[in-house]
Amino acid sequence: MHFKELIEIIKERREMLQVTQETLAVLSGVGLRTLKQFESGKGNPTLLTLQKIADGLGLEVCFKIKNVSRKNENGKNIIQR
Amino acid sequence: MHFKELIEIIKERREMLQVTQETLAVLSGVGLRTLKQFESGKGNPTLLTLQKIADGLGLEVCFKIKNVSRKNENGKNIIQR
DNA sequence: CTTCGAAGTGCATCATAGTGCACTTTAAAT
DNA sequence: ATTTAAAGTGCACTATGATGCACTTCGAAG
Repeated sequence: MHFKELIEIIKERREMLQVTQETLAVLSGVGLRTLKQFESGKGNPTLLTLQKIADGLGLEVCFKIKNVSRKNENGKNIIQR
Repeated sequence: MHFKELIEIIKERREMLQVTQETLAVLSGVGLRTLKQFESGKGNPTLLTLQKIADGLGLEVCFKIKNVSRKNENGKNIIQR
């Protein structure tokens, strides 16, 4: 999951919950400036900050096994694990 | 997922793949010192760093919807979403 | 066009993440 | 006990994340 996708998820989630950045900032204990920077794609938050933000939205940071896929002769993915 | 759990996953994954910190450091493009600090629970890596490390292990950072569960009278979880 | 709330940005400060280097500690093998 | 590889740590420096404040931009409602 790339940086932008992660940001998108946070933004969408926040908007889905109809929460403003300001509210989320308070709610998650992260500075408003920090949140703004992150959502506008300018930041590189620390794990702690990311966790606080996620937490405030009922999300949690986790790892997923990467999909190491290649295409076969038919252009279809060969799922590997 | 808490800090320690995330660290555990990284460590386990690395050991499962029989890779040393040194190798992973090179492989992921993160400084050895940084990796050491993280794995020994002393760091607070930036998202970028975390992604590099995860990447080197075939993992990716993602979000999961938190399980906001309570116990019912029988001690069983009430799954909510 | 004006108003107003929410989001984005420039600036400055403080704290700390990232890093290399050298040294220590740990644990396993001989 | 010695050796050796891998992991952990103290120190120092640079880069940058976190934050507040004030100002700008954007978009929707009037």
